[in-house]
Amino acid sequence: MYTRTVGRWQPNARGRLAKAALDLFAEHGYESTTVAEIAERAGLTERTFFRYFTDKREVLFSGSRTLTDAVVASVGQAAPASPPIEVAVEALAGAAASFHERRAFACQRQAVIASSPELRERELIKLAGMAATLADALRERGVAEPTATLTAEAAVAAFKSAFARWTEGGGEASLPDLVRAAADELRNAVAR
Amino acid sequence: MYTRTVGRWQPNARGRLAKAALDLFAEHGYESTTVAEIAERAGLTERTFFRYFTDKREVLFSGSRTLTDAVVASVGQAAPASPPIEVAVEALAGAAASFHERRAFACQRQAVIASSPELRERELIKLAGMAATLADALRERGVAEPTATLTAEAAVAAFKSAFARWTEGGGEASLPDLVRAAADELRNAVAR
DNA sequence: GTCTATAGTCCGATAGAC
DNA sequence: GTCTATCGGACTATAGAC
Repeated sequence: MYTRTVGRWQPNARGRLAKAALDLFAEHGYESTTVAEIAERAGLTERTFFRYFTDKREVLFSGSRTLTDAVVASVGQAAPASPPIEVAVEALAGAAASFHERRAFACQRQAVIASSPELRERELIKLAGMAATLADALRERGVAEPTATLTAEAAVAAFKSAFARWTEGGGEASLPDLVRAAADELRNAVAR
Repeated sequence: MYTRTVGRWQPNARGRLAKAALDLFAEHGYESTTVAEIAERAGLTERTFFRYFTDKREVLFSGSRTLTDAVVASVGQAAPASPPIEVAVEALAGAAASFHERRAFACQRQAVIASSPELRERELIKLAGMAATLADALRERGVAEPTATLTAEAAVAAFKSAFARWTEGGGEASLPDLVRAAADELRNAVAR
């Protein structure tokens, strides 16, 4: 199936696979959708799917790298005197701003993830990876262990809580504000 | 293959499978061990393995249910006036005491889990499940959302940090003490 | 692009305990 | 007879090897 475009193939194979996958997962469920079906809808073969994504789950998590990169960049730019927890929370809140224009997509994706334990596992390891990378960035700033790891985990926990409220609610509050509010609630929760 | 024991089969098929699996994973690695090999070492068949464990990863996580049950029981017995974070941390510290006599096993198991991303995913979802159950128990005590969830997440984060130190170190400090120390460090880390 | 191993499911058979 | 734990074989999809 060729087109009148520049190349021999339709452009953006990766994006087409990701969109086909999300739509099919939403329509028929994650488990009952095969990789062959995803590839077919994207006009590609099963083999090509596995060239872009290491496994079936990964097709929903391409963006997690971008988010983590934004967080690390933000930590690098923070004022040297800022306390680690503020640096971490502001980095996540800043990165969270990009979700604003993709709210419908984010909600659909989250509903799919919530429907499958396998996808929940993958989501958790992506968030754990983000926390580990954030902890690395804090150590770069001279924060010692175990403070760096605990600070990063706390900030990511606040992000998770905020994200859940943002997708469940009507979207009145912005995600960055919800992240900051969740961080305050976490602080109160652990305070003596 | 019959024995002179009471029944037709060797007893404790589940435990035999779990032990065979851990040993084989430690010897040859998780990925290059097949379910057929595990079953064979336990004197059973592949089919029987899947009667006890829903998938290959699950064979390492039978104990997580027991741990979660102990945590919930401890929350139920806590003094009504105790602040939620203390209830949660003490529940985890109390449950952590049972690890003392199984330190060698816990370390071997943890080394295997650390060696495989698939197993790391499963570990994370088990811990997330424990956090969710702990949050339920806190809500039973009248703790409102999002405090219940954030408190539970914070306590489990402290547990994770403490457990890492306990397995890495020589075991001088007890796990319950490390959990309490990690909780204090977390409190300091998020304080203004 | 083809081939293959493994995970995981389904249905049924079997052999003892009660 | 019923119940329970095991085994056997056929089957699909994922995922990696060639």
